[in-house]
Amino acid sequence: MSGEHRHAEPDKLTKNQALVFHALEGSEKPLGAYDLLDALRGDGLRSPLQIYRALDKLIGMGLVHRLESLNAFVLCIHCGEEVRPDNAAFTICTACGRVTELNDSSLARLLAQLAEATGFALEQSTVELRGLCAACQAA
Amino acid sequence: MSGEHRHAEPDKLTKNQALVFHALEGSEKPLGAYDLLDALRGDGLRSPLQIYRALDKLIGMGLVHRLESLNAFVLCIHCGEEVRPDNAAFTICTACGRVTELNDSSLARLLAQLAEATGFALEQSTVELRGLCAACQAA
DNA sequence: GAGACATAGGTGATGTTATTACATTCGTCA
DNA sequence: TGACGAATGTAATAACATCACCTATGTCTC
Ligand SMILES: [Zn+2]
Ligand SMILES: [Zn+2]
Ligand SMILES: [Zn+2]
Ligand SMILES: [Zn+2]
Repeated sequence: MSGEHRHAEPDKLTKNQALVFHALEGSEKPLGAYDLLDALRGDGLRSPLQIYRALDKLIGMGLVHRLESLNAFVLCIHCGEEVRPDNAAFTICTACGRVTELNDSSLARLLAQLAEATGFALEQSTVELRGLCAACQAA
Repeated sequence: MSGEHRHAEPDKLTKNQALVFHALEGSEKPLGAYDLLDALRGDGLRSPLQIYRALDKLIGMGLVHRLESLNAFVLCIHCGEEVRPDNAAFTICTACGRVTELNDSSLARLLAQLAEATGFALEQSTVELRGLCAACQAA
């Protein structure tokens, strides 16, 4: 799998990228592209493409993750750090909708090993776990 | 995580379920719902909902898997067996589009363990690996 | 067989997510 | 200044998924 993301400081984002970044930063839960669009209409954004372009860049920098099973986006929990791991997995609570990012190196190793065993050149992995978070089990 | 799928023989499918099942069976690559619809118009299917309903049932029986990162569907490689594991992971070749199902118990254990460590009650997991299959690396 | 129930099917309209195509603007550097 | 690449703006459209409503079919009971 490819290496970590380096040196993509959130300071030198473009206007649209910064708008999307801060909208995600302010959200407890993942946001869809059209949620972001609605949230940012007041800032002058009008078209889905403006959101998707910003998201693509932010994802490329490793600042944002896409959750495939939700068609939604979250900030990387390492986005303030110099070097960000690229082995993220996520738990997604089906009751409250909250998402938690995990970065487990033994999982990354196991996936790499599984891929290698079948001759597959792994570039990127998607791991999304659905269930109930601790809080929602108690409730 | 929940248990395996049992006793869902492909023989007692309804007409629409059987049509979708056999369309997937005949495909090397995953098919989208609208691909299936186009393939089955000649058999009298006209609306997306007919496809989605059949897919939902087939997925419930463990005969079909949904690939979240492709919005597409594949037959389970264990669909001829009595008991089907529910710990599937997939490799997806970004060059040729072919998908391979893996069922690795140590991966399932590790995911269960990761979830448990954070108090998360795991119900279902999505693992999709992107990269190049052996054939496409050679080419 | 009539009635009740659960599962499956048919159809049109609508909702949600993502991309294409094309023109314009901005930043950087020679 | 002019050239170039990156980013932006906008409209239209494509791709994926569900809602609402109604009909048909099978099964079980009386
Ligand atoms: Zn991250
Ligand atoms: Zn929860
Ligand atoms: Zn399977
Ligand atoms: Zn390939």
